[in-house]
Amino acid sequence: MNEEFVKLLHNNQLKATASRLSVLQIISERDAAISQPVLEKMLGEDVDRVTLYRILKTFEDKGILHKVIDLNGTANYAICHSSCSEHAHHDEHFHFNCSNCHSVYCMNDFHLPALAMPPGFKAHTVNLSITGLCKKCS
Amino acid sequence: MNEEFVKLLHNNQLKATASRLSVLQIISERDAAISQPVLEKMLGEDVDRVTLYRILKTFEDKGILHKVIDLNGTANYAICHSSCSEHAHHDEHFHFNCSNCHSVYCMNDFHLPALAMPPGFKAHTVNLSITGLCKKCS
DNA sequence: TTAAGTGCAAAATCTTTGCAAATGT
DNA sequence: ACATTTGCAAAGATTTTGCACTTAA
Repeated sequence: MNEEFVKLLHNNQLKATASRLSVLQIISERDAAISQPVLEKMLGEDVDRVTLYRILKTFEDKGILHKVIDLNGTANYAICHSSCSEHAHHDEHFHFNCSNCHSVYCMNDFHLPALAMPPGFKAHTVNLSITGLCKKCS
Repeated sequence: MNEEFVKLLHNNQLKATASRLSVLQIISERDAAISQPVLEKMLGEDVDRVTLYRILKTFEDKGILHKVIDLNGTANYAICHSSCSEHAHHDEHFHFNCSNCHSVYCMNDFHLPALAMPPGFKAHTVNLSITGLCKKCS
C-alpha cells in the first residue's frame, strides 16, 4: 500500500482501491509508456478488463495519466509529470516508439524548436513520435 | 475511368477495379487525409466494408497510400507523394489535425530541423502531429 | 482462361453500457 | 451508511478470416 499513490488518488477525489493502486504501481515502474493490452496482461485476473478501461479513463480525465496513441493506433499510458498538469496537457509531447520491443518512451526533457506554421493554421498541441530502436534494442 | 489511376494501379501489379478507382478518386480530391469511417460513408453501398479494408491494406503495402493514425487512434489515409516512395516511407511525416473539422492535413513541404536523440536511441521515422485549427476553421 | 479481387457470412477483437453487489471513507 | 467503484453479462463497434462468385487482363 503505497502512501504516495493513496495521496495522489485522494487529491483527485478518488478512492484508493486495490485495482487503481496496482495500475499506478505498474505504470510508475516503467520509464516507457505501457500499452493497454500489456497492462491488462500484467494485471492478470486481478482486475477486470472493463474496470481497467474505466480506471484509465478516470485517470486520464483527472490528469493523472496521459494517453499516447502509438503508430499502430494502440493506446499507451504514462504517468503525467508536473510539466503535464501545469500546461494542462497542451504541452509538447515527444515519444519514442521502439520498433523492436514496442516500448513507448515519453521524453519529457526534450523540446522542439519553434515551428513555422503555414498561413491560417493555428497550432495548439504538438505531438512528436519517433520510431526507431531504443537504448535496449540498438 | 481515370487513366492516371489505372496506370498507377498497373504499375503496382494491381487490377484497375471500380472499387479501387473510387477510393483513389475520393482520396486524391482532398488535400487532407481521410479517415476510414468517412471514406466508408462516401463510398456508400458501392464498396463493401471488408473490401475497403483490403484495398487500403493493399495500397499501403504497395506504397500508394500512407496511413496516418490521428490523435484518437483512427486510421487516416492520404496519397503518397513522390518523396514518400523515394524514401520508402522512412520519410518525415508532418500532419496537422484540425480540432474543429477533424481534417488531417499532410504537410509534405515542411521539414524538421535535425533532432538530437538521447544516447542509445536510433531514430528511424519521425512523425509530427500538430493539433489546432486549420485554415478553414480558424 | 485464370489469377486476382470482391461480397457475404461469420468469427475474433475491442470498447461501451446497465445494473446489482462489493468496497473505501 | 452511502456514494463510489467493481464485476459480470450483454450490446455495439471494429477488424479479420474463409470461401464461393465475379471480373479484369
